[in-house]
Parts: sequence; structure tokens; C-alpha cells
Amino acid sequence: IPFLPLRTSTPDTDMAILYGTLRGSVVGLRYYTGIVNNNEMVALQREPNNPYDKNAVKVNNVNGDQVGHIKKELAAALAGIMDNKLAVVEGVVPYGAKNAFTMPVQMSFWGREENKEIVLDQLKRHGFKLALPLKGNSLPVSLWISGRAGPSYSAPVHAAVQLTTNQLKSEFDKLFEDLKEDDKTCEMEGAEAVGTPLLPHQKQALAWMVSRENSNDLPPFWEKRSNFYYNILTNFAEKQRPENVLGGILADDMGLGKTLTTIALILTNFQDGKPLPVEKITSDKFYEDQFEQHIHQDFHVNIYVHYGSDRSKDPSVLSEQDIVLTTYNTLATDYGIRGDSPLHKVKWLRIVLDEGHTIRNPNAQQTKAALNLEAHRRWVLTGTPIQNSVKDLWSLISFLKLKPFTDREWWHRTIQRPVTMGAPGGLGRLQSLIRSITLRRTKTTKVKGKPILELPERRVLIQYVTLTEEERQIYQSVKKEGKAAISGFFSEGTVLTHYADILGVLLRLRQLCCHPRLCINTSSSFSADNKIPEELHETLVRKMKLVLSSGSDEECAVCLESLTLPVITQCAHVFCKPCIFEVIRREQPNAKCPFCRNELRVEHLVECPLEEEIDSSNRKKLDQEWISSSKINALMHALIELRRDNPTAKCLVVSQFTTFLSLMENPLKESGFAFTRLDGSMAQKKRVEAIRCFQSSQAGSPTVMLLSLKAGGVGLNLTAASRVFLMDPAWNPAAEDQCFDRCHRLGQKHNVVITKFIVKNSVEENMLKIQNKKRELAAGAFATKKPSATEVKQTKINEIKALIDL
DNA sequence: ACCGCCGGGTGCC
DNA sequence: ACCGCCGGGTGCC
Repeated sequence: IPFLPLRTSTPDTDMAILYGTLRGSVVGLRYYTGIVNNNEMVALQREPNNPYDKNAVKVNNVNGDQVGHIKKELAAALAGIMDNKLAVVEGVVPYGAKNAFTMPVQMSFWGREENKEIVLDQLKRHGFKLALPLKGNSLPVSLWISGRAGPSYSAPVHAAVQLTTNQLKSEFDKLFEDLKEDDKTCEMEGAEAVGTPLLPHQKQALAWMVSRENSNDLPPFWEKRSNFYYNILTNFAEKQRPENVLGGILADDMGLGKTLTTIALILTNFQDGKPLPVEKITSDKFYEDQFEQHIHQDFHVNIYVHYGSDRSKDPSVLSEQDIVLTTYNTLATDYGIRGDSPLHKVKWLRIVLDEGHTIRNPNAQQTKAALNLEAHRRWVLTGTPIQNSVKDLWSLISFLKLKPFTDREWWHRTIQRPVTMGAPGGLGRLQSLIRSITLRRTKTTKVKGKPILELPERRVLIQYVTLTEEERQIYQSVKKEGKAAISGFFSEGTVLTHYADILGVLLRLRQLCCHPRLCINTSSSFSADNKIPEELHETLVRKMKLVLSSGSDEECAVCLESLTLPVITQCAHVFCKPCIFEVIRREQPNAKCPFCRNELRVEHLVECPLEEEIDSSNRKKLDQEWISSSKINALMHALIELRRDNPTAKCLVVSQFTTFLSLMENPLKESGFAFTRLDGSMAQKKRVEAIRCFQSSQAGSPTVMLLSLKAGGVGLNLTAASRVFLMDPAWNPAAEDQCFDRCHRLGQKHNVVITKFIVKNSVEENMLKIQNKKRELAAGAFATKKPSATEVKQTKINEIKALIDL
């Protein structure tokens, strides 16, 4: 598989080593307004379109104001190195900052080990020679701090004292440890309009959030020195007071009530330190899930759900609201495709990113869209703040607009590199940064000596199911056929071009484990060749739907995030529309599919037709005479037994296949169960009604909820249920866990028992094995880096082999 | 003097 | 720039 660097065009600075340093000069100072201090960091930026010299290299201060240019002879040497990304060149002005015409600049060259010789050689050809970094002194800071240290002839070092993965991990664990020591234990009552009483830890969070919003403090790492403000990391100074973020990161564990606390914050500290001035009117207006739950019924709060594009082109509609709810996809699509998103035309009082850690790819449209929302109060809610690395943290910090970290270079030079290279004080910096803007409590954190949350026990049982003879026969024949086809792909080496077909085989096997009716009409063709366009179009749409509905949690291979506006290529690979457009634009005129390197053309991309119920065509077939299946029998048996023991116990019946859920309606009715249903295709109003109804403790309220695995976000609260029946395993164990957490969360009064139905000797059993592997991986590896697209593919190929016993 | 030396003009890339 | 560099003016001691 040809490797294609998909993720970012900047060199991976994580692997960078210091090649050496060089003293040069900055000229033309009198033509520019940017000023610097002695020892201040400067940025070197190529200016290939300079009319006087195509080699020009600009020198900018931390604020981005140009200070001058690198002297032309040196620029000539740097241009090639910078343009070919052979090294990252960073500068510090050691002295002479007040000079009128030229000033010195101490440059450090960073890059990958394998490029070192090329860089040294290129410099040599222009008559420059790097001074080698001092041993054990990975960061050349001390070189310039001590003044004009000349070139050093000490022994060269290659890598600095890099921390091992484990060391780094344990350091990160400590990162949050003493967060609570601070002044984060004051409590504050929510405004009257907050309908739900706050728990002590939530009152603490509210007090902290309000104090952050009303704070007059300088942002972290800034000091006032006589009549200017000074940044102690970059040594940058300015007259104008740097704006602090009136917000931060609420990083409590899942289930501690981040959303509730934020609702309380909005209502309590709405504007100018005062609560939202709501009229005391009973309203029949419909409110979105959680927001409705927690806002007192006697108050009238305008909540608007913005689904984007066509719904409101007029920003004034948005600005009239008290609260606007929207999704990342709406945010990204509006912003990226239309470029005139109404969301970006409003000056917001505050912006809250819920599950903010999902914003982690700096190139993703979502990140840019979120960053460009205008508001002084900016919050990130996340249960997993430093999920993978310091790198991911940057997106959050950058969203908060903390000077100077909005620019990746300054984040990297002042925090990320010192931390990963183990420079003295690096971790301390990160820690004090996190401490000043983050509040994090875990489920085991104690408030006044008591644990925050005392959740009831949660047990997961696996209930094996044996197929009937008839079911087994169908299963085996489909398996035999599929296995033959897949082996064929392996021997041809066309696994990736037939990825959708393979998923199709696996999907049908998984469906057959549930109910023979499920895989009607999903037969796939194994070749898309020689088809007339219309037919091809249909095939592609069907394949895309297959991928999207197979519950495999497909990610876009370009941005490695969940699919935004999925489109399928002619080679049957699915990507985010903006991502693949970008690839085509960048590689034109000969763009290739990032997955399989087949030819790519914009006019050959097929979009996913608007969300219709994917199995609607199957609906008719379901109306045929109803038949049961081994799994349905197992479920019904369990449900009836449960009802006998405890008639009021409520359960969730979860499946990835909404058709399967439909098939269960019949026996539930026949056995006299009151049930409700929640799946992704339902309109908001129906969803809310289904939840309300199920959560109700009234006699006669439903005791069973048919729930599609991915319905609803993490916020979905189904605590009325104390039993969960997971009808079919998911690829991703985290998706299952998240589903279980919908009832095993704050507010759950009973022990929770989860039953997973798994068909013996089937693809489902193999899926369990893969799940366990994924769990181990997630628990053990504090991933130093995200797997590359190639690694993702290889893992998937291995999984395919394991799944179909190859 | 096809040099040296002087002193004025001048100045990023 | 209280520099370097350029190019014109100039030319024994």
C-alpha cells in the first residue's frame, strides 16, 4: 500500500532533534513596526513572493508583527531548507533588540534525524556551519541566556533526554493531582431558574466557573512589569493588556454532571455577573433533552436548536435566543462549505464545546469553525482532557484563545517540546497552565471526605446463544461464500478496493446471528466494473450506506475523525466531503484515492442521500408473516423471567440494527410488554417523548426500551433502566460502554446488570476477541501518537482475517 | 593612476 | 549607520 502523508503538511515536530545553532542577523528593522526584547523568541517565516528576493525570510515577533528580514546571504541558505521542510528554524534575539537597523538572531535548527546531513550540507554550501548543541542541554536556551556564548565544540548529542512513554504517562497522571488544592472548593448555589438541585461538587464547579468568567487576572505566564505586560515564556512584552480567557476546561469524568453545571453557569452568570433575566412564565415551549430537564418549568428560556444550512440563514434569529444548541457537523459544514455561516455572524456571550476532546485534529474543519466563533467566554467540556498527548491539548488551548498559544509554534516551543523532551520546568509549565484553566474531578475524587459519586454496581454477563439447525445452515452457507470471496481478495491483493464488500459479508453474518430476516436485500455485488453510470451510482450509494450502517464506526481516512458529510469514491471508499475535496485540490490534476490509489475525480464522487431510514425498503418484508429467531427467543425468555421476579424493573434492549428492533416489537406486544423505542431516525420531538415516557415511574409506563446502539449522545439519560440487553456486539467496545453508561450514571438507584447475547461459533465470538484486544490497547497504551492511516488500515486488515477465520 | 586614498552619498528583502 | 559599501574625485613632498 503506497504511503500517503494524509494528515498534515507540516513536518512531524515530535520526532525532531536539534541539529545545532547559528548566529545570524535581522536586517531592515526600520521598515517594520514589530519590536522585540532581548532574549525574545521570534518566528522565521518564508516569503517566497517577495519581489526583491525569492529567498526572503521574514522575522516576526510573538504577536506576528514583522520585525525585519533575515540577511539575504543567510536567507539564501535557509530558503531551500525551509521550503523542503528539512528543518524547522527557530530564532531568539539574544541582545541588540533596541538596535535601529540590524540585530542578531540566534537560530536553532530542528528536524528529523535522517535529514540532518542534508541540512548541514546545504548550509555548508552557502558557507554556514552550525554550532553543535551542548551535551545534555537539548534546549539551547541556556546558550543565549548566558549571553554571547560562541560556538561550542563539545561532543555532539543526537536526541535529548527524551522521556519514555511510561514516564510521560505517569507524569500526566500527576498533572491533575493537585488541581483540587487550589481555591476550587468554594461552593455556589445556582440561580432560581436551575430546576435541578446541584450536588456539592457541582456547586464547587459552578463557583469556579463563575469566578473564571468574572476574573480580572492576567492569562497564565503573563506579568505586569511597570507599564507593560510581559510573557515569561517568550519574553514578549506589550503595552496592551493581554486578554485572559473568561472560561476554561471543565474536565470532570463522565457522569459528574458537566452539562448540568454548565446550564447552571449560563443561568446564574448569564451576563455582567448577573443571572439570566427570565420571566416567570410557565411555558409550553419544547426544550431540548437535558436542557429542558434541568431548567425550571416556571421560567421562560429561549432555547433554539440550530441544525444549520437551510434552517436559519438569518443570524438575527440566532442572536435573539438565550441558548442556541448545535452540532459540530452543522458548525463545520456551515462554516466550511458555505463560508457565511450565521453562527459566525453573531457575537456570542459564551461558547461551550461539549465533548470538546473530539475537536482534536487542528486541520479539521470543525476545529477551524469552533476557533472562529466569536465570544469572550469560552468553555470546553470534556471527560478526557489529555486523552492521547500534549499535542491534542493544543486544539483545546487554541480554542480558548490563550495568548500566545493560538499559534502552534509558540505552543510547541514553550510547552510541547520542553515537556516531551523532558526539559527542566517543561512539565511544571504545563501543569501550572492546566491548573489555572482546568477543573477536573474523577469519580473517586472526594468532597468533604465523601466520594463524589457512589454508583451502584455494574455487572456484564455474556449469554451464549446457539442457533437452530435452520439458522445455522443459512449462516454457514453465507459464511462459506463470503470467506471464498474474501480469500480471493487476499490472494489478488485487492482487500482494500473491496473493503465495502468485506464489511458487507461481515455485516450479513452479524445480521444472521440476530435474525435471518435482517440480511434480506443486502446482498452485495463483488464488482463495480462494467456498469452503466446509473447502476454504478446506485451500487455506490448502497455500499456507502452499508459502511455507514454497519456500525463499524468508520472514520475518514484523511482526518481520522468520524465522517462529516460522507461521500463515496468510485473505488468505493468513504471520506468526509471537505477532506477528499482538499485531497483532490492539493494533488490535482492526478489525485489518487488515499485508500487504494485509484484515480479520483470530483465528478465521480457520490454523496450520501439525505438520511432516510436505511432499512425502509426492508420494512415491507418485515410485514411478511413474523418469525422468531434464537436470539429473540433468548431475549424474550430473559424478559419474561425478569418480569416475573420484578414487574417494575425497566430494561434497555439494544441493537445496532433498527430492523432487528422492529422485529422485536411483535413478541413484546404479544407477551404484553409496555415498551417504547429510541433510534437515530426519530424526530427530536418523538425522541424526547420516548425518553420522558420511559423515565417516568408511573404505573403502566413502559418497562422496555428498544434502543439503537448509537442513538443519542453521551448525555442521554436512561437511569430508569437497571437491566441492559445488548443484542449484538459492536466493533468498538467503547461504543458499548458508552451505551451502558446511559443507565449506569448519576441518578441510578439500582445495581445494573448487562447481558450480552453472543452466538456461539460465529463472527460475534470473534468480535469479542477483537474487543478485548482493543480494550487492552486502550488501557495499556498511553498512545504517544495516533496511528497513521496506514496503521489503521493494517489493523483493519488483521481484524478482517481474524473475523472470518482466515 | 589599469593604482591608493579621500570623503560624500547612502542603506532590507 | 559613531558602521560598510559604492563610486567619483583626485594624485609628490
